[in-house]
Amino acid sequence: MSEVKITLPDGSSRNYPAGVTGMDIAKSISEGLERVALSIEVGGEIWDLSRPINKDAPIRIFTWNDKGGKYTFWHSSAHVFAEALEALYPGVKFGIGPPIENGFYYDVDLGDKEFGEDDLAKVEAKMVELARKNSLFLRKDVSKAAALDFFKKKGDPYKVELLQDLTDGSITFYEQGNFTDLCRGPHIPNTGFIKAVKLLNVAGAYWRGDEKNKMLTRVYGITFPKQKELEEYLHMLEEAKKRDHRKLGKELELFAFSEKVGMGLPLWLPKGTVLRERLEQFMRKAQIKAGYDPVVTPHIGSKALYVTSGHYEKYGKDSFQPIHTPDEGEEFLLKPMNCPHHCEIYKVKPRSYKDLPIRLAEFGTVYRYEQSGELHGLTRVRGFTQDDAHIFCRPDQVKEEFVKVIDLVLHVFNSLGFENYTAQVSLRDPADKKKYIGEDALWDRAEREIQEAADERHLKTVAVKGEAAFYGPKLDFMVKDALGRNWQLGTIQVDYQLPERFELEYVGSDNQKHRPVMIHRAPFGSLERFIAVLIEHCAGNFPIWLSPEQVAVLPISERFNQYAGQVIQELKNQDIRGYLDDRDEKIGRKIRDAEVKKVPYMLIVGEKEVAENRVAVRKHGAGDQGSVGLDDFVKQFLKEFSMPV
RNA sequence: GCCGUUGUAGCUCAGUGGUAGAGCACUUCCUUGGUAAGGAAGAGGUCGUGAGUUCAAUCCUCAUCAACGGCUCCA
Repeated sequence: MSEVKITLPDGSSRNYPAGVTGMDIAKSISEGLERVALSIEVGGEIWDLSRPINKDAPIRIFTWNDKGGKYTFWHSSAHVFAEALEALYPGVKFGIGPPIENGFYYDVDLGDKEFGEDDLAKVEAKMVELARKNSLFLRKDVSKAAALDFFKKKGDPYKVELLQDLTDGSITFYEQGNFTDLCRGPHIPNTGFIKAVKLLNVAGAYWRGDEKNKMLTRVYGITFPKQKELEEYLHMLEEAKKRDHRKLGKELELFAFSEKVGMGLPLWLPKGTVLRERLEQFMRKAQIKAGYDPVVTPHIGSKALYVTSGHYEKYGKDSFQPIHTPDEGEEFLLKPMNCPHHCEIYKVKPRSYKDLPIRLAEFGTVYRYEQSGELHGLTRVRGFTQDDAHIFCRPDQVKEEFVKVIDLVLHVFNSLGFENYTAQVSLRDPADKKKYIGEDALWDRAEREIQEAADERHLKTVAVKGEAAFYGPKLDFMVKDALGRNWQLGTIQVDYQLPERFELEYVGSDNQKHRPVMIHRAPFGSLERFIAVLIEHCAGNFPIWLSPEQVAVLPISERFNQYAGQVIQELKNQDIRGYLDDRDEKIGRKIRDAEVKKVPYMLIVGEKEVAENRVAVRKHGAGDQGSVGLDDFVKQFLKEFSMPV
């Protein structure tokens, strides 16, 4: 009998009889592993533990502690969900049901049946009941004809459609209990592993992600091998909600929305404005240092400007509609981006190759008519301010300039403690080129330059097709919010198209006219979105140089209000932001209120402090720090908490 | 824009087919208190908006607006 050589993750290898299964291997390693094994990675593919292995391969056994194990677990859970749903609502049609980062979903067509939150509990109960049966997941190879026949008979048009695209010979079914699904696998050994089930919510989702298709019902759920883990997960979700920037924005009085002003149009309250202006100052300084020239351009521009840029053709009908004037036929658009304005600044005079690069920076407020359902707190709004800049440079300067921008973005992220970002290279969708303008050769060049620049700074990048802007590829810096949703913050884009459309030129050393290249870039992305993600990251406990209120001065009683007034005045003289709480309340109360407002420092003043010109320092979340002279406090504070450079 | 859920005081939320309630916040008074809520009184709501059913609607029906969870989109 032949043998196969199995290499374990630690590099050691063992021989097993051909046809050995993952379960056999797990058992041979330890009984404990056999009990918790969920799936096995064989030569880079994830398999069922029951599938025979017939050739030499490196393997890795997945348990609940591995991402791969969780995916298998949740994939199988999606099947149990489908089984439960079919048991309760016969005739339901199924779309797809994949595992996701946290749990799984299944797209289903329930016909005319309305499926709401009430139904979730019923299905959950049924899932638990079915899981307890310990049904095995059975893999079956089927011919395409047989598979089509099965789903046609069952009346499941979505599966039939999916099957059309599959090649005969590669099709497998999985069966557990009374449910059979078209599925590539893999699955956990049996349903018994699933002990805790929570169906989280119901949503609509277009079949195959296409707006023109029918909308199916998508049910999101998550399962665990232990009830306790489910409880911990739900608790974690609750905690994450406490950091939601919309909740904290209201509680800390940073920003607000008004139905009367209009949806997606944030109102910045005094405290939020301090935060925002601090960030602006920080960026202005960094940009001056990096050789940018600040400019200011108007909030509207004539329609012709956007016709030239190509934005009108692409977004015109889906935008805020043109502003008309008393003059017949005169139309202006609310500025949806700053680039065309900056192009016109470039054009105010002839440019020499010696002038380049020219870096024009503007905190430009723009307005975009986002679809109503897409608005989301401060992360997706209809009026927002970009920390925008456009670099006009020679083709030979593109990479160097791009790398400098990467450095600026990383400086910003480091200064604000964003460590977990993803650098995403956003490319064209090669299958849908009509969505983009410009020649292939220029696109290829731009895409190559971006990748090279990212490599030069050793960024770990993820390339995603179809995410490019319509005029060029991008390097996007993605950061997650409290609930794990990804948002694009910083973005850098190489653009050969707009210089073409605006006929931008410079005179080269050869005395000939040449076309510059444009780099669009915004390290924050937008102040609104950046602040939203910042709030969620620090849970409202901002870096002190950003805090709207850095210090609260709290007199023990009214008798010390005068001294407290002197203290707050001295702080203000030194550009330290703070407030005096001279309410007729006990000190415990004033402290509690300052703690709830997340004020980083509290200075408590009473009899002892007045006598010696001192302050009793209390730190947010850390309690009493003892007393120091006011001057020393100020000196130390300024030293420690000034704006990073 | 699409699917689902929600909308009651400044905030968090109860509640009922017979024109509304709590806690916190707010105002006034008492209290002058040393490191996370002192006490009392008071004021505050067209029950998102519009229509319909009803003797009567905050509650039932429909429409509409907004928010929330997704889908699609994101210059």
